[in-house]
Amino acid sequence: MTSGFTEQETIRRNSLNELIRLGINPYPPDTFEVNVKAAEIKKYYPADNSLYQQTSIAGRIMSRRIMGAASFVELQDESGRIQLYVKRDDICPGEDKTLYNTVFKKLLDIGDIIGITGYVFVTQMGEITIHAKSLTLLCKSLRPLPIVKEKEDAVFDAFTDPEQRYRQRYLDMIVNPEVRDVFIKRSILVNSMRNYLNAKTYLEVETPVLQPLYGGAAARPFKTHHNALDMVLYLRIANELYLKRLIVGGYDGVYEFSKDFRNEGMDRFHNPEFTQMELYVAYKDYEWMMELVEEMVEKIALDLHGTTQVKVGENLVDFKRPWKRFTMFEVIEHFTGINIDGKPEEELAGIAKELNVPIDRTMAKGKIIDQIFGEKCEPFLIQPTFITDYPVEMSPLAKKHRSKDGLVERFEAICNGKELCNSFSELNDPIDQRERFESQLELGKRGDDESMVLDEDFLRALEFGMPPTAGLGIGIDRLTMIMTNSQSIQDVLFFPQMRPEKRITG
RNA sequence: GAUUAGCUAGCUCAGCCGGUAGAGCAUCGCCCUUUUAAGGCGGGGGUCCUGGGUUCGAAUCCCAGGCUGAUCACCA
Repeated sequence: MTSGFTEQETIRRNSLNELIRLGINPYPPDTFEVNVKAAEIKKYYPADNSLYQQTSIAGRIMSRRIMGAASFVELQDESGRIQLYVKRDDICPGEDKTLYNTVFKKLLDIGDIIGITGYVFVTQMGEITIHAKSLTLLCKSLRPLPIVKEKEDAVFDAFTDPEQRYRQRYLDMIVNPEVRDVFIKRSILVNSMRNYLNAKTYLEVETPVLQPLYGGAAARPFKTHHNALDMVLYLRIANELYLKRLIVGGYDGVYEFSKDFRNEGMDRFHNPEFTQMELYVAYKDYEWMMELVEEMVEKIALDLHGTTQVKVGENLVDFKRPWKRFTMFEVIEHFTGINIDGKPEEELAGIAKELNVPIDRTMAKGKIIDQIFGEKCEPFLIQPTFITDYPVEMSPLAKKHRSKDGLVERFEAICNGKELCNSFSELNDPIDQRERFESQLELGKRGDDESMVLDEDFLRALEFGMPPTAGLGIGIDRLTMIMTNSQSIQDVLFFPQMRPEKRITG
């Protein structure tokens, strides 16, 4: 009673000691030779029941139905579940029935990891089952698992509390196997993207996470301190400025899967750390990059689903090329009926008010336009759509438009009402770039705490000359959410950020 | 940060107008050699999120705090 253990934990610890007393190591060091996974048996056995007559399989006990001298066990491995038939006189062929009567029936529990050998058969109820010939304990579990039961399609006592699911993701994965599928899909997605980029012979690189100046995006950073250097460092909000230095250095195509950190609010679309893939390709422009994005994302959808059509909430999103394209002004006119082209700041502020779009004094022209777009257009763009040609004020790293005054060569792809990627013809004019940084400083003075800081070394790099370059940033978490029909970013991150738990019992 | 909902057994939840805490699964004991939400009989298990307050008496009412979800604001 003074142990602090619950009743069930105490019983399991007592069982553990009893196993040791019987000479059974509850955490054996030996390898256990696994020659088949549950899903494979279920897939191939029905067609050929001469298969799997000498199986060796390992996994976690998920349920037991004990009927005296014979029992059924649900075993779960990486691939899924399969039923075991454990008969006393088969796993204990001699006089000594301890392994069945005591070890299996009394000392093993749901959650323990076992290995068995045996042969596959089909029960009278028609269930593919492994008839166990031997049973080995591979790991004793000391805490009771949440018990989820199913009958046909109904689920009973589902483990659904989001707090527990995210804090104890391992439990979530054990009892909600579809969670593992999401992360398998995420891995396929990342591989698909990487394979696509490697096939184009772009170089995967790594650049600093700890940066003395944060840049490449409009966001508030995390700040930290390096003791030996006694200096402030920031966790990167983007890797853009470093990747462009690599283009200056002579690589023609570089990309990085980049963990970025932004010190801002959290909700179902935002985690303080998130993953972006950034790509920079020399001698290309944003028009070219749009085609790359279409081709790459279409391929990812095909690699994941075998089709370009993906169910996202109530919608069926189709990534088949070509995607629709609108300019920023066109799409705003489409949704509001107002052509804002060429309108000065004061007039834009009036239009925003008319449209009930909230704005404040710190917002300059570019930000007001972005705000109108964000309120009146973006949420309604469900099918993948390119929005092009953004105001220069909100794109300090993008090249001025070749023919449209006051705009830059930039696009975003919007899908399911959210930004999927951001891209531009990169600004490589060092004099223009310096002016842009300076006007960002002005915005900062005006109160915009996300305005960019001036990076002298980046300017110095540009002054040596960067070839015309197309750049892209694509949110991996967001893309995974869409591709797996997940409602929350927490569902596509193994360990979403949480406040500390007050205490962990035991 | 604001609003709002929730927090009771290992899990999922009930608990009315304040009166000493309940169910199913899990667990423990017994029975059961093709079951499948296995079944039958019997038992044990609680910091009712935390701290205050009101009251003879609080899981329940009041106040403060914690954590989580949802919505909003900032952002990808």
